[in-house]
Amino acid sequence: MKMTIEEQVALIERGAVDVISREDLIRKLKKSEETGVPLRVKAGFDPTAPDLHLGHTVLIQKLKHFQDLGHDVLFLIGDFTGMIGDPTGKSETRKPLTIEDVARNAETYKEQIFKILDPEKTTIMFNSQWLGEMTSHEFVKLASQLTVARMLEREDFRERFENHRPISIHEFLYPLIQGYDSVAMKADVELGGTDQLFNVLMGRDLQRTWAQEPQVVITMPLLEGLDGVNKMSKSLGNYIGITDSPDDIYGKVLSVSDELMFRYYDLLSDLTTQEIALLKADMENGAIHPKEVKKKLARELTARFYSDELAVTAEENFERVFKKHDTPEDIPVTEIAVADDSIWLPRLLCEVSLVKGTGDARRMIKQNAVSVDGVKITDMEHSITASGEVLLKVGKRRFCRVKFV
RNA sequence: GGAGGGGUUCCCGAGUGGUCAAAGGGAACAGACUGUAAAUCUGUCGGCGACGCCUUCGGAGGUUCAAAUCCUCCCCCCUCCA
Repeated sequence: MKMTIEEQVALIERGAVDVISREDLIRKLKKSEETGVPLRVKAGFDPTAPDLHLGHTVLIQKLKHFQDLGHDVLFLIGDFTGMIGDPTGKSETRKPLTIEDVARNAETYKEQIFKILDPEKTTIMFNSQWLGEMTSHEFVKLASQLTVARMLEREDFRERFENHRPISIHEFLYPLIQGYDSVAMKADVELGGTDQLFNVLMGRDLQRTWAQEPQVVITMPLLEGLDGVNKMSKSLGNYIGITDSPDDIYGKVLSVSDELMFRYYDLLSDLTTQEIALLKADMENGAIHPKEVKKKLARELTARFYSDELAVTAEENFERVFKKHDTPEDIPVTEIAVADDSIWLPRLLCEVSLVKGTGDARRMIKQNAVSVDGVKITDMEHSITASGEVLLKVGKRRFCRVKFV
């Protein structure tokens, strides 16, 4: 199935916020088609966060589109910057990563991205390869390419500067380094989140300086996290990890707000924009219940990282637990040895990590959130006879089956 | 190098000698209501077998019966001047 250039551009532009510039993109696509040389499509990732979540997949799906069109993906792991230590804001200085850390994280990346990307058309690169060999002279030359005023055009720098918040010098170096990566990699296209616009544009400037044809820049929207407000991030804990269990992916998708659901449809679903618009219309005129629309999305996303079968199982589990207030199919069994023949309930909850501490446990009991074998416990002094098995439940979705040994 | 402002609990932010485990807001968690949605209401929100005890207000000392609050030194951030 051969796509016309127009069709290719349409696929690439789907969901993208900026494409700079379209003309460059068309020219590069044509040239690639004529010469048979695939485009080099770059995307950079932080070596410190190997747990990918749906937010990352917005970008990775776009990389996949390029692969589907026959191009090569250059998956850049920013180990050089990672080894210096991330400067971002006031989050206390991260400890620099060791070479071993980076190597391990890279492996984890591979396992995850190849759930989506084609390994045959993907090259993993590390920027320490070229940055580590740079001389001070070359580095100063690089730094001379940009003025402070220009740097302060960047939103977050300006914002911090105006609000008298600290900016370290080396933070200024980051856009330069990222831009230089494009030079070293001879990138034809670079993808990034909208927050990366300044940095990826830097690549175009620097490539011109190094007499290369500037890369096409494509930015993708940042996916909001489960709270619907902040961007999805691991540190905020509002994410759906692509290595989360099928039950978790399914359940988390179903917990997002209706409004956010369509955001997820737009950015994550493989449905066409028309199909999505139709779903939305049907929901608004009452032809279909919002929950059904959400279930459809949950199934699609669960299946993407696992399989159709596991998505169905996840749905069944979900219905069982939350609709019929039953317990899930496979609750982890924790074996525990107790010295006496009974154990104080808060202590037990603590032992199996259902709560943070006995204080937390007391709180949960007081708030009517704890049940043992399906019976609500309200007595803080309650003890459990230490024999056989008991089913503990805290809150709506924390379960544990305890076996006394 | 000089002058001034600031560092409080997960985050923002009050608090300037005892009534401070520290107002208020946000986040989070639990309960009610639901579609485990949103919104709303209620409660919890440093640790502890717990009407008491222990550890917190950048760090280290000191004054005091008593310190987040006062003093000394140090670290860090910001502003203006050079």
